[in-house]
Amino acid sequence: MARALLGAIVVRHGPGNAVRAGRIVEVEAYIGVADRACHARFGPTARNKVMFGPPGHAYVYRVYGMYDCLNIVTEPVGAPAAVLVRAIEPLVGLEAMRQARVAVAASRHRWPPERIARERARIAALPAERLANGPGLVGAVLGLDPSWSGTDLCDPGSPLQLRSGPADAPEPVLAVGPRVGVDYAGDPWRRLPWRFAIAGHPAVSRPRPPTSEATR
DNA sequence: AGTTGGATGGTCT
DNA sequence: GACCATCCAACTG
Repeated sequence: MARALLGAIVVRHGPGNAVRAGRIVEVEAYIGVADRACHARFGPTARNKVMFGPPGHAYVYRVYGMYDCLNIVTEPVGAPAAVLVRAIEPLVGLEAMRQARVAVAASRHRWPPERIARERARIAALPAERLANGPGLVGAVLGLDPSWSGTDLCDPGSPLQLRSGPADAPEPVLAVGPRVGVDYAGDPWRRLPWRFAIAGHPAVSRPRPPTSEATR
């Protein structure tokens, strides 16, 4: 499922008539209570319960007290698994995305007005491929927080939707590597090559995973 | 190019 | 009370 989700489109409707959309270019797979890197390893809790629910829903959690990360639940009820969206290529609503980045920075830090102004200028100068090239940044540009957990991504009326990419899109060459930031999980979990990206895409986060010859 | 430390608070033991 | 699916600035060389 992680491989299949590369190239899919995330669409955010609102607030108001605003629309933001991006193409998924990097993901990681987390599956089951046995996966020592997966939040489901504790069994169902208040935070992770939607992972145990039906597929096609969002699981959004906050890390380090600051960043909200978007996951897509992928397995049937009772089988906890999700794909972390690590990076998107912004396609629509870039100005709203920049604004959302500033709003997140201003709300998470205790910063004076001049520091916020400096951050606004820094974000305004970023190229599009640097707006959401990391999991915390994906949540920021889409204006998500943990209250979005449980959102049905397949409901056409939902403010957050997942859509197929263009049917005629070429099969991408993949870059594959171990998941980021899960050394605590121990072997073999921290080594498993469950991070997938579109090879060479400028919006892929650092460190860049090694390119694999295989396609999907 | 690569490394280090600070920000910041929910979550789980 | 320790840990954490992160990000960035500031440093080293």
